[in-house]
Order: sequence, then C-alpha cells, then structure tokens
Amino acid sequence: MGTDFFVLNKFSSLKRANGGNMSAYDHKKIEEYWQKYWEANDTFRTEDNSKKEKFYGLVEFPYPSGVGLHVGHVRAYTSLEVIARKRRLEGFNVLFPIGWDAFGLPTENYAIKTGRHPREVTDENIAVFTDQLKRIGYSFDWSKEIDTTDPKYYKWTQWIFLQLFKHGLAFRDRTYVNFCNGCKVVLANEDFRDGKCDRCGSEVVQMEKDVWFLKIRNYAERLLDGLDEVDYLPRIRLEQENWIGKSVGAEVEFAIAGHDKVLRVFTTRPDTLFGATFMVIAPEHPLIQELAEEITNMNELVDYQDKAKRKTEFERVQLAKDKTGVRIQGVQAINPVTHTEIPIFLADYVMMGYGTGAIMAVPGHDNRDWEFAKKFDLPIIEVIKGGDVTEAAYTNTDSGEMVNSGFLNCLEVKDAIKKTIEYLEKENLGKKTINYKMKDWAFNRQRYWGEPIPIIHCPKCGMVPVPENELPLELPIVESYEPTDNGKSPLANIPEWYETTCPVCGGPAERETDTMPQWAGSSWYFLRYFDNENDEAFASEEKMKYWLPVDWYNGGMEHVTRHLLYSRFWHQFLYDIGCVPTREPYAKRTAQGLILGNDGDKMSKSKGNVVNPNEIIDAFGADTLRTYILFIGDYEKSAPWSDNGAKGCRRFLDRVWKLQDMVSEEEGYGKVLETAIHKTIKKVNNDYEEMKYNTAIAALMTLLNDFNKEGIITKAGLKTFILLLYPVAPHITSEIWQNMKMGGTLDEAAWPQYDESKTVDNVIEMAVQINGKVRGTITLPVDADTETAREIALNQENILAYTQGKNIVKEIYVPGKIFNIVVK
RNA sequence: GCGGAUGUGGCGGAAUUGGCAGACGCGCUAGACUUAGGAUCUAGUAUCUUACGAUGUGGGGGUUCAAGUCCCUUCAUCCGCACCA
Repeated sequence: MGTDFFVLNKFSSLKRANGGNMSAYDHKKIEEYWQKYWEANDTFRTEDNSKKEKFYGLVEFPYPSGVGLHVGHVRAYTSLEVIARKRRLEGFNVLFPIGWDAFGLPTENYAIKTGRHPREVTDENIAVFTDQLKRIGYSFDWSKEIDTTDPKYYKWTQWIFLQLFKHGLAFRDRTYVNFCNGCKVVLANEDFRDGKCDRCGSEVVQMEKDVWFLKIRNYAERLLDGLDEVDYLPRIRLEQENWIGKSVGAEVEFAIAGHDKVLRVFTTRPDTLFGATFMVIAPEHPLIQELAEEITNMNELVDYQDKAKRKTEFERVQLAKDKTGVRIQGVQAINPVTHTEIPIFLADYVMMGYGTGAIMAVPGHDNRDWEFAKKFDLPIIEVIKGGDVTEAAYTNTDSGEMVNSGFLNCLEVKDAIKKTIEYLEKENLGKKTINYKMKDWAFNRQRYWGEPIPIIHCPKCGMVPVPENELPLELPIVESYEPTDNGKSPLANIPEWYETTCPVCGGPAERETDTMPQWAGSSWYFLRYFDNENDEAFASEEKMKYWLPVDWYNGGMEHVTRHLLYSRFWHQFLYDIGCVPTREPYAKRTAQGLILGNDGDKMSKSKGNVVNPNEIIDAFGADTLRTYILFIGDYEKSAPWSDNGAKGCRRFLDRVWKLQDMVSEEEGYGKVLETAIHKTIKKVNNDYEEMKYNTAIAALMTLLNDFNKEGIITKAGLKTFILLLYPVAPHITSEIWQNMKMGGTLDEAAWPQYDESKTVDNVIEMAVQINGKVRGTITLPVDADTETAREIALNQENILAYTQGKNIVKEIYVPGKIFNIVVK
C-alpha cells in the first residue's frame, strides 16, 4: 500500500514505545483482567455521604430462573449501564444496583419436581445469574444487592403490608376466584386467558374463597394525577391510563315496581335516561336472590347463571355478536323520569365487576343494547337527533340535540347531562359518579414460596396483625410444601407453624396461611438498594432524601401496567403515612423492545431460536455482545437477532484495537478531523441520552472509518474516541487506555466536551437544484451569500446546460442547505 | 369494537425546523494478500437504462421552489384494552 514513509516511521517508533508489536485483540484475556480489576478495586462502589450530585439508575431486577440470563435481559440492562458509566465520568455519584425478585412459582415447581428446597434452588439460580451478569462487565454496585426472599428483606415487605392493613387498605373478601388446576393456585384475572393458565396452560375454574385485596382503587385518581409530574414514555403513560380506565358519569336508582328495593346502575350518559326502555343485570347480580319471592321463572334464571359461570372468557368474547339473556318474570323496574314500567333482563354482556353490575339499556344509542332490543323485541326510542334508530343504534352522540326527553328536549347533549344529574341529585335518585376499570389488587397466593401474610386469625379478636417486633414472620423450613387440591396453601398443612396465640387476648389462634403474590417484593425494592443492611427501617430517611426519586427506570413494556401501578400505589401510600419523601417513585421510565430470534419470531425454547449470551461472550466477547445489542436497531422497537450482525460489531472492535498502531505525535485533534471529532462527541453524547444507541455507535463507526482513511490518529483523537466508546465497550477501551498511557484509569476519566463552534464545517458541499432537481454540487463557504453561490453555480457546466437560454424566474438559496434555481 | 404505533434497498435500520433519501452495519459482487480463507484489506452495491437520463420512502390525491417529513384519503402490519355501560 502506498502509505507514505512518515506514517510507517511513526508506527515503528510507537512499537518501541509500547514494548513490542501490538498483538491481536484477545477479548478473553482483556475482559477477565478488567472484571477482576473492577471487583478488586470496588470501582463501582456508590459513595456514602457524597457531596456529588446523585444519579439513581434502575433496571428491573430479574427473576432468577433456572434457564439463566436471556439476551432480552442484556438489552434491558445495557442501556442504563451506558448511562451509568457515562454519569460517573460526568462526575455524578451513581447508584446502579441489581438484585433478585426470587419468590415465585417456577422455582417452587422446579423444586417440587426435583425434590429439593426452593431456597437451595434459588441460591443456585442467583449464582448462575450473578456469574453471567459479571461476565458482561456491568458496573453494578454488588454491595447493594438485594434478594426478595431474604427474611431481612421480606421483613419490610411484611411491614409495609401491615401498614396497609392498619390503614384499612388490605381487606379480605369472599369471592369467586380463578383456580388453576395445574398450578393449584388462585390466579388474578390478568394471569390467565381464554380459560387457560398463562403459566402452565391448564384449565382455570371458578372457586369460592376468602381472598386478600389491596384497595388500589382508592388511589386510582392519584395514580392518574401523578402521571403529570413524571416523565414516562407516552405509550407507557397511555397504557397506565387505559388500565385505570376512568370514566365519568352518574349512578341512577331505578325503583322496583311494587317493592321498596332499588336497582342502581352506572351510566356515562345520564342524558339518555328517557331512552332507557329496559334494564340488564349481570348473571351474578344479588338482586336475583333479594327478589327471589317475586320472581316467577327462577329455574330459568338459575339455569342461565350456571351456563354463564361455565363460559370461558373466550366464549364470552366470541359470542359477543350474538347476545343472550333471560327476562326476569314477575318483576319490573320503573324509569325514574318517564315513570313507565320496564322489564329487567339477566345477560352476560353485563359484567358484575364493573360499575354496579347493572345497566339501563338505551337501545337507540348503544349497539349492544340495540342488538339485544331487536332480539327480544323491545321498544327503541330516539332521544338524540341525527340517526335512524329503526335501522341501527345512533352512536355519534358526543354532541346533538335531545328529543323525546321531557324536560331535556331541545338541549345540547352536554347541557342535558348536566341537567339530568342536577335533577337526579335534587330528587335523590342518583348522583354524579366516577368509575374505574381497574380492580382492587388480589393479594395472595396459596403457595409456599412467597412472603407469609403477617396476620393472625383469632376467634375472639378477629384479624390481628403480627406485632411488628416479631417480623419477619419467616417461612418454616419443611420437607413437604406441595400445593393442596382444595385451594389452600401448603402452610395450612403445618400445624406447628400456623397454630399460635393471639397477640391481643393471648388465646389460641391461627396464622394466615396464604402468602403474598410475586408482585409484592418488587413493589418497593428500589427503596432498599441504598440502605440494604438497615435493620431499623426499610431505609433511612437521610438516604431516601438523597437518593429518591429514581432518576431513570428502564424495563419491559410487559410491566408498565401492573408492576408499575402497584409500586406507584405502595409508594404513594408510604408517602401519605410519612415514610418516603417523594410522591412518585420514578422520575423517568423508559422501555426496551423485544429481541426476537433470527427467524423473526419471539425467542422460545420450543422454537429453538434462543440465543445464549454466554456463547456470544465466548466467541466474540462481552464488549461485542454489548455493542451489538445496542446497535441492533431502534431501542424501543423489537428487532431480530443476527449472528452476522454480532460478527460485524466484533470486526468494528478489531479495528478499534488496531487504532493503537496508527497514533501520531501531533498535538490536538489535527486539522483534518477536528470538526468530525467535535461533531461525533455532540452526536454520541445526545444519542446516548435519548437511547439512540444504534446511531451513536454508527457515528463512532463513521469516525473510525475517517481515522482509517487518514491512516493516522492523534493521541487526543484516540483518547476522545475511547472515552465515547467506553460506556458501550468498557473492557477494550480500558485496555487501550492503559496501553497508551492516557493517565490514570479510564473509569476515573472525564467525559469529553465538544466546542459547538467547531461542530460546523467552514466550507461545505451544497446541492444545486434546477426546478427542484439536483443537477450538481458546489463547494462554498458555509456563510456565502446568494451572489457568491450563483456565481459558483453558474460556472459549472452541468448547471449552465440547464440554465442557458432560459429565464431565471426565482432563486431559493438557504445558506448551508440548498440552492434551487427555478428557470422557465 | 375502542385506543396507540409503524410501513423506507436483499436484511437490520439512518435522515433537527420540509432542503442531495438510503448514514452505519449485515449480505452480496469484484479485486489484492495468502498454502488456504467462512481471516484481513481495497473498490462497488435502491430500481430501470449501453449511456444521457428516468423512477423511487405501502397505494391514491393535494400544498410547496422543494415532501420520507405537512394536509386529505385509502390499504396493510404490530401492540394495548376489550360486551367497561
């Protein structure tokens, strides 16, 4: 190659300076060295009592399953890992912790299958995960590690539960629960679909049981309001709002004819009250029992109830088009404004779990009611002008004029709603009401491997909390903890454990044998990291004041409704009782996209498309894994894995390694690449902050190509390049830093700064358009005026060919952007 | 059904306020070096065309000197919620 002698000469003098020929990039040796170095030097230990500004970066702590770390974890963690490393170089005191959300079914099921104790299995899994995370070179402060299954940790999970209980936010209720025949456990509505358990696929049946609930509904409004003071991705905020599902309307009481009972309904459209020609109640509605004496077709109703109970969610949705229902004979309701008697139906298109479990049907303006009315030949009345209710329900009713509606006639919809509510409140027939789709949080599992609920059932005193000084209430170490068939927890088989005395009256009593759901431990874990040894409180006030809120929380989209709402609920509650200093736990929340298999499908064992991070680390190194996982695509979107893509990133790092052989002794960045380097600092800096890791790495690749084109790099140029790449690939950059004697260790260096004025080229190439089409390019000073640009442009043959013999009608010259000449 | 998002080469994906579409990487093609190449380096790589040039960001229409970007309309895919009253 025709490289000039000067460069080769520099190169050979450098070889001597480095004590020999630069060897090939040996990722194994380098990564092992630096991981040991970081551990031995406590490099990433968070400072106590620091005067520095703090940065608290949080990633969702993993459930340590037996299959080990997944590349999805790597994508989730590497993002904030980059931010954490960058923040340290920027001078922050960084808390970037990790822990284990280790209670849960898979471990317990595995333990039962293999005849081992869940504790043992959990510890083993944690060891595997720890080893894998360390091999990736994450800068976690391992001294802050937490484990939700450690009694020292769940002592405080139980403590928080007791505070909820004492404030009336934890209660027991007898309801139908979804019992999974396979897992032998009660499931939340969200834990199964189409009548099949999400986890094991077994059939889910209804079972009546006493279960614990947390009153998260009390916080529905607060959970919505709080979204205004935090910075969540729009789609995350939206999902939370949808999940909470607020709707404003009214409760209306319908009298039962000839009876002093009333039927209460919730409606968002009280204005349509004059159009309510029948009523529908959910199959489980208690009214049936209350009016049993008057009802003349009880057998038919009971029959329908049974059928409805057996219907799976799937069937209910599938058959949605074909409305079913039964008229309740012998009982009529009275429309409170028309005073006419209207029939009541039992139908499963009305859900007991929402509103009052009963509706007033307005067939003229609701599709479901219209279908039902047609099927049962019920009157359909138009109350809002605009459609033809004999043909279809008219539902375009956000505005419109009221008709057939007595005192509401001629009013606009908005005013009619207001007036109806006024009327109802005056007549004591109803009131303005807000409803939420979100249900209270079913807070229990009938399994062994979870936090015991610290409540004692006393025949005399009722439910009594375990005294706080007796916490933690530890799980007993037992031989058998297999689930029972009757829906009771395995703890109910251990009299030595559940038999106790009442802390109030001293009489014989029994412990609650249910355990907490897996969501419990993760609802407050971020409060524990920075004070994980504290035995007096879940965390000290002083440390909370310094560290809260979490500055940046990244995790999966699958956790943005339940986990995020549950933990915000606990935090808001703790704020209310004066235990935490901030109203919201997380200042900012982002989410990564899925990593798919190389076939574009979701990774799964059965498809055989799972990528094991260990294999990538062995073959290419942790730095390659980290670089590729960030380079793979838009961070928020899903992207398919590609082995070749990973290989490409390894090639990039190989070329980075070779930069060491190209260093010149010129001071500064050198004239040719100065602008390029300043531009790159700016871009990489901004892109990291916006989680645009793919384009940040692309910019570094581009700069590397520039270096190679020059065949030379100044020491300052290399230094900046290494610093920019460090958060992504810390091992190779640390090694180069040390090799090149750049001063101290890279972990303690300062993040590079750019000079805005040097990010702009003085002389640029500009496209010249004729009638909007590019016909050539000109080189000119960035701040040249129109005259200069025209002169240069018209000197070009190409341009001249298009302008000659024509009139220049218009010139659009945007300095630094474009020069467009319109000719005729 | 409701709500949200996304459609750009063979593939993953880039493109501040409208300003040279396809950065960067993969793959592919050719060449160099080599005992060898599934290593490395160099050059090329949207489509059509011999070329000049024309076409091109899901489809159709519009605004503009100029549209991936703005407006209207339509289609497709993905995600969330789902008989929510």
